[in-house]
Parts: sequence; structure tokens; C-alpha cells
Amino acid sequence: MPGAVEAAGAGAAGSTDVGRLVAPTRTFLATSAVAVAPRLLNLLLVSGSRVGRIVEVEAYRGTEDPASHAFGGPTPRNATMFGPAGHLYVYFTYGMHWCANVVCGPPGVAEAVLVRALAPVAGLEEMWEARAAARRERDLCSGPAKLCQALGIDRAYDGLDLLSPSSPVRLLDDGTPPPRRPSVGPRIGISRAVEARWRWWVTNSASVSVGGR
DNA sequence: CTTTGGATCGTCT
DNA sequence: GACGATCCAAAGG
Repeated sequence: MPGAVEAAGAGAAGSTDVGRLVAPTRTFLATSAVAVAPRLLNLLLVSGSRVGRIVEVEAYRGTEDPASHAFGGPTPRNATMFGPAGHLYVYFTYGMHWCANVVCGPPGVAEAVLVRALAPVAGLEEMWEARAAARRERDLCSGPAKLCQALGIDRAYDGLDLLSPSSPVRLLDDGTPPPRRPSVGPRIGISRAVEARWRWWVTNSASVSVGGR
């Protein structure tokens, strides 16, 4: 863990000053997912010694959003989404993949931000071991299920508090600001509410899930 | 580079 | 019983 923090700093090559690592505030996350999502870009997702920088996200607006798992109300599966902000919502999909979300909004409001891609920062060897199918470094975490595989995130981590120092998975800020003007477009892989442009990504990041851009 | 289809099973109707 | 907030290998340009 101390290794991960140090590596995270060292991995931020290119940035001239690396701030110390701090978690975003719960108050910040307790607002709307659409407002929070683009501001999660460039934060770090840390799992043990494995660290990735968030480069692509999507917002899901709970019970009001036909594409959200929370549309239609609470179920055992989406329970975490209805809880407090800053917790990790992990779901299973396509019979074989796990995906990770940062819960947003006040308790009772099921908003969330799906983390779609990370740029690998530290713990690359472990990521390569966890992702035998990956051929290039940029494919290690270039998709919502790929990043869960790379960081070892599965059902066991559903509901954990990303802001707690004792959590196995944490959300941290190393001082790198979000892009002033991120790229924006429609969400991927959904069949309803396809018109909403609630996907944001770091322009030109090689680790973004599709096309790049 | 792009397109296509198979894998695989929890969840909710 | 149908459908995924996906990934990958294979095949074609």
C-alpha cells in the first residue's frame, strides 16, 4: 500500500508537480452523476498496489434514467446504488464480466458513474497477470470489464467505501485536475436513452475504450 | 484497420 | 425465458 502510493506519484510522469494523495469529499460526490462524472476524470482508482488513472466515465441517473440499473426501483442487485455516495457499485453482466461504478447523490437517490477506462499507472505486472488476453499496455484497462479484471474487482467489493483509507479499493486525487474541456458523447452499449450525451473521456488518451479520440 | 459472432449466466419479467 | 452499462478471436480489406 505504501508502495502503491509512491508508485502512483512516480507514475505521474509528465506532470511537473505531483500533489499528495487525497480522497475527494463525500459532499462533492453526493450531487448529480452528470455533474460529478466529468470531474472524476484524472482521479486515481487504487486497488492494492494496482493504480489506474480514470480516463473515461459514464453517468447513470437512477430511477429517472431508462438505461440505469436503478430504473424501476430498488432490487437486491442495485441496492448499493441507493446507498450513500462514495461507495462502489459492482455488477455482473453478460454472464462473465464485472463492472464498477462510483455511487453519487444523497442516500435514497440511485445515481452512479460507471468507470469505463483507466490509464495504467502502477502495479502493471499484476495487471498483466490478471489480463492474459491483453496484448498492448493500453488494453490493460481500456473497458469497464477490463479494468475490473486488471484491478481484481468483483462481487466481493460491491458496497465498499471508496473514501475510506481501510478499503481495498480507493478513489484518490493526486493533484492532477480534470480536463478543462473533456470529450463528450453518447453512452455505449445501451438500448434505451441512447440520445443522452453522458459519456466523457480524456481527449487523445490511448486507454479510452473505443476509438480513442 | 473494421466487422462479426460466440461465450456465458445472473437478474428480473 | 429473454436480455444484457462486454470482451475477444477470427476473418476480411
